[in-house]
Amino acid sequence: MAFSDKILEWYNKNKRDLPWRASTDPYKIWLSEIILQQTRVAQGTPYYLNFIETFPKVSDLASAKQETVLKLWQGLGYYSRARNLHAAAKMVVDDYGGRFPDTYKKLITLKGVGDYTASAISSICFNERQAVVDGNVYRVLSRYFGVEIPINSTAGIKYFKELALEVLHESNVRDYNQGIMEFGAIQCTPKNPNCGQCPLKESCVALKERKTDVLPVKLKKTKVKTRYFNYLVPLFVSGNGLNSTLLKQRTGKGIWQDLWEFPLLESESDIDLKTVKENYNRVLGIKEEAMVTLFNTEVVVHKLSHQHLYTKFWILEIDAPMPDAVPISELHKYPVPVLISSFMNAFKF
DNA sequence: AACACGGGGTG
DNA sequence: CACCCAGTGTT
Repeated sequence: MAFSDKILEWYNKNKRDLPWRASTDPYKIWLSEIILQQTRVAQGTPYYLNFIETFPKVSDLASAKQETVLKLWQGLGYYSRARNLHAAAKMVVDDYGGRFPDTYKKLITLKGVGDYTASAISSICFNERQAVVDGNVYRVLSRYFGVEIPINSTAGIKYFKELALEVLHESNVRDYNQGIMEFGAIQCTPKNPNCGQCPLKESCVALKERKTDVLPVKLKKTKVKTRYFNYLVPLFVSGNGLNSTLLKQRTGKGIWQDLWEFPLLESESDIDLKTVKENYNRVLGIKEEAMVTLFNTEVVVHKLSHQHLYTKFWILEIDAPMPDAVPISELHKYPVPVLISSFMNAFKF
């Protein structure tokens, strides 16, 4: 039996019952694919359910405020996905009359839809002959065929795309594509693959040559940068108990674009109370004096893929009203990074 | 061709 | 701690 038939047979027996598998509605498949980019099924599933419930149709998503979309996305990371998701929904409504594109060629014109996602949607929804190559597929193919070209090199990307197309199932592309990804996720796992009960064990090169632990080959990634964040958390206390604080939206490039955070004083190294006192008037844009205290006794280390953020939260009690302050009762409406959200919980905001 | 972009799970 | 996850867009 051919490789693709083995995969298909395995899939029919072992596939998980996932929410988006119940349909071939391109809106639902697209949404699930964007959410699952670089994201585990377990982490993405609750987000998928929330999005579908909040935006049953692509037009609902298109007409939403970006703030609403980002808030629903909060905690999932890679926030450009949320911005592109929103932009793509508008493209579907404005450029395609509200009907989702039905070919790879058209799908890949959508913001946030690259080669993988266009292949996934076109094959799963329309059974178009396109090969998906995600992290799972790289692993399965590199092991089964014993390919040692680095998967994240230009040559590797080209090679695996062509290989994936060569071994694609003859007729059932829809299930085969989901099958090879599911196979990688459940059977041919990164660590401790279940080779003992693998339907491909007779012909797997990596198993035969004891290379499952070195395949796929991946070029090492870049170094992690350390940054020092000092959040200045103003507390405008008024007599009637209607307390407020200040949030700013991150603009430009870099992490957490368009999300909100407390006024930030970033430094080259760890700073102390003295330095905070010298800078808070400038950072907050106020003239009043503040009583400053450090909230976290231990520096909070927030780890991103490329950055370690050493963070201190400074509480600034200010005995004056502030016009554009945010009432504490409305803090929960703003999309914020997990680092900020965690602090808000710890501080009992 | 390399890099930036989050957060969480796993061994 | 290192690696990985249903990748894409920018430089």
